[in-house]
Amino acid sequence: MSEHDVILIALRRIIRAVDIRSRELERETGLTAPQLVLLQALGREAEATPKSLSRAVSLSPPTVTAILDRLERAGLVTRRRSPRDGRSVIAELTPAGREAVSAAPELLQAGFLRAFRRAPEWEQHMIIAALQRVAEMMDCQDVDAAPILERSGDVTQAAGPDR
Amino acid sequence: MSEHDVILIALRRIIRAVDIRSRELERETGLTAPQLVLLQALGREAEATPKSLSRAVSLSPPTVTAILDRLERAGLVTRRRSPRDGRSVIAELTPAGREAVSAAPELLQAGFLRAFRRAPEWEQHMIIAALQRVAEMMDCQDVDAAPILERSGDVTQAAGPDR
DNA sequence: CAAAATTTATTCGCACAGGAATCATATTCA
DNA sequence: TGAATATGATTCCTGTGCGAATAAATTTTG
Repeated sequence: MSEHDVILIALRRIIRAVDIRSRELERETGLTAPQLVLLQALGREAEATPKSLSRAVSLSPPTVTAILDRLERAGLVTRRRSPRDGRSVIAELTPAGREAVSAAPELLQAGFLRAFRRAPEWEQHMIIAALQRVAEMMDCQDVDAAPILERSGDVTQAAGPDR
Repeated sequence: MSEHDVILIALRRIIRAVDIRSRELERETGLTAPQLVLLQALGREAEATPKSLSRAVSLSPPTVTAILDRLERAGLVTRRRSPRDGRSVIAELTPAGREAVSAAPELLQAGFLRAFRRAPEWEQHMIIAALQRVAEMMDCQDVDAAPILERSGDVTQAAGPDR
């Protein structure tokens, strides 16, 4: 079995685990992982538009629209047209949405977090560096797909200049 | 931003990149990554049933059924009832299916492979080790969710005894 | 042997996820 | 100014993914 197969299998396991955790979250809180991620992004960003959210959470605009639909239906988010630019839509948390954000549990599965915290520090750093490196290697080709969650201070020193 | 956020963001980028590569494959070959993975599993296993395939590729039975539907519609796979056990279904590659398997391109994106091969050997090892470690940490908790792609020899020695 | 429990595959409902197409609004430039 | 272009959001379509419910067959058990 080649290295590529090993990588592929590990990736499939990881993707599946993340998906399973998402369903677990849905049972616990009524919200899936993508919904919680978007909600958190909305909490950080004032005047968030589908476009900016799309960049912030690395999802396509149609996907963001679909998730916002559900969040709006659940009463956690409101949408209104921007007064400055009639094309844009501004999404905001409702009080219930803010409540949901602060009550949100960890998105990563408890088992992973436990194991991660138990690991020696060098291994934690190795894992983070490797994941960032893989992400970088994978979307280096579509140059415009790299934006990601820019916040005030760039805490992710190792990542280097995206975009 | 916490380490957890960094991990989560890297994972989302990776998941997105894998998904995008799957659509690229669809454009190139008419088959998505999960379809190709299933096709390859069918090539390895004689008398494959949805159940056995489900274990082999780490997908749920309903998902396998859905993918088999499309592969059958495309004329790459045939299904027939098992004569020994009327509950089971046996899926087999057609000649066209065998052809598709042997013509299948790399499932990982070219950009990633290029970057990976260019990386120094220590980094390649680090990446593989980290991905396997993360996969392991993530599905260690649901013990029964670990099956994974067992092939002749178990090359993923670190994973420990599944079920 | 017949009823109950189990196993296997499938259907159904839901939530992503993205590309293509569409519609409305802004911007550019001839 | 007015037409061409660009941008932003959404809709439509297809394809995963899974859990729950269902159907069909087999095995177990009373």
